[in-house]
Amino acid sequence: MISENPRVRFAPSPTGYLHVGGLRTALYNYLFAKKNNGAFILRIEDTDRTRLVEGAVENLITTLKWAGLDYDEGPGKDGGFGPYVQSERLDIYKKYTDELVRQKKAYYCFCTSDRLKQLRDEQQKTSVQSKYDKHCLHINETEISEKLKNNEPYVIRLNVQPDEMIRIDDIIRGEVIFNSNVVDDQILLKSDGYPTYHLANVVDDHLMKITHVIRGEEWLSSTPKHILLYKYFGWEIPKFAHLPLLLNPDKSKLSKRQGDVAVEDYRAKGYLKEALVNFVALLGWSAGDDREFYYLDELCESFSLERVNKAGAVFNIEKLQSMNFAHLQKKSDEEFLKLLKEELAVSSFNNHSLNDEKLLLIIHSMKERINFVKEIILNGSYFLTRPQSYDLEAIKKHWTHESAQLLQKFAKTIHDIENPLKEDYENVLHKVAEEAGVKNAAIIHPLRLAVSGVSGGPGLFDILFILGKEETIDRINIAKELVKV
RNA sequence: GGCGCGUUCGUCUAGUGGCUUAGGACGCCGCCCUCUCAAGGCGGAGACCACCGGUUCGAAUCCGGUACGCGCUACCA
Repeated sequence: MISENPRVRFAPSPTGYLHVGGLRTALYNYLFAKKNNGAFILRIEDTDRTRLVEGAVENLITTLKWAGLDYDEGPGKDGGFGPYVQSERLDIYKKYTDELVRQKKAYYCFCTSDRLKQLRDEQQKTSVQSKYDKHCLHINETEISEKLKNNEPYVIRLNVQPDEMIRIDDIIRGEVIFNSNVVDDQILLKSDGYPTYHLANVVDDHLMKITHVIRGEEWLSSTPKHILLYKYFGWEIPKFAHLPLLLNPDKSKLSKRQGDVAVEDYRAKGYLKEALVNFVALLGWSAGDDREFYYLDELCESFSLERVNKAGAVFNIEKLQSMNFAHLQKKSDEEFLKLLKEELAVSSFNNHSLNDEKLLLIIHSMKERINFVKEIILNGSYFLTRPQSYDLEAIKKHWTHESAQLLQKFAKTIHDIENPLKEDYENVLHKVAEEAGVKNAAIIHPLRLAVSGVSGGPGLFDILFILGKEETIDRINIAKELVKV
């Protein structure tokens, strides 16, 4: 248990959509906050103006909200540490870089990108660590003022002191040590006046009183820069926890090229938020037992950073799918009905006339045969409309020269029963079979084909009852004409 | 190339020196159930714990090295 109330943040950059890796990072931050009575903060890191995507922030927020990860502080929800959007904090970054420059911990750099590129190329050739050569560190004050007066573009760089051991005490990885000689004089303030991630994240984390920085492993290598910044500013260093990466099947960092990475893609495909959250929580974390089924509030209870794995985890869709199935089966009738209605509304059956009672019967019959709610509509379209075609394989397998006659007989018998129940269909079928001297299956299979057009699905008598007597008879009559051996 | 991180069934993982002939889940295979498809039940295949060496009476577990993988190495985050 963390004694003080921790403050953590999820700090995405609004470049389009919420990445599933981002969802996992957000989730772990959220879980850690909830578990330890802390605050979960959303901060928008929009300091790269070239990668800005319109509407991305709104999208990020709605997606986070959809997943159930409500933030305690962030855009539109001030907790006294705002603004929570970095582009609205430019004066703050300027103020702190100025201070660093005054203390000689940072310096003006007027190098052109051409020179920088040349430098890098040369270093690459001599297979030496590529680093800025502090060329501008020694420009004197008057020269700087003059260049500034002439509006020469400049950046501010971190003045890294050599031969220093920088120690990171990572909650997940333990102690990680870097030599400051391998740390580049990182650009802190870009020539457009915007800060780089490295400066902005340190300044904001400090100002927003962030106690634990929980982020992806890709940041581990640049953490020494951040530690140096904290030291140069004289600030307290937060605790770090670098999460293992989410991987493609080929073990590279999860990317768009090898499948869907946007949370909204999975949402659109019909994955339940409960399933996605549960699945993603288990990619890199386990409570130490065999339990795998969790709801968000249960994750909040069990989560701890200490039990997060070190190695990356492949994003395995098959497991996600089974997770979706598991969560789907746990849904109550009301929830399921709501989900089905939403799917119907956006389907071609949006003008259906089925009442809740009927829909619930369909749900009960289809539930355990689907991984997604929309599959009720896809695989059970015969509940909503007459078969548009009859499966050829099924005809070959189940339709004989006497099928039409048997179905005819079934139709006639059921016709005389008023409001038949499921049992009535069953009894009638047994009776007809017995009288004709055939097995039940000799009627069941062709009948299924006649009313549904396919050979698989819920129990036949469930289907018939849901369809109702008139519709059943009509479909038999149609099939009799259309289906030929 | 440099620096850093990682390495248990195909995949996600349990395992923190003896309880382990390495446990669970997904996927795969088989059987049962059965009007079909599922679901469910039962069972099976699947990991020389990356490799080599050391510490120890004893190592997947501790230490060292090697290999491989990944990440970072931008006026991107």
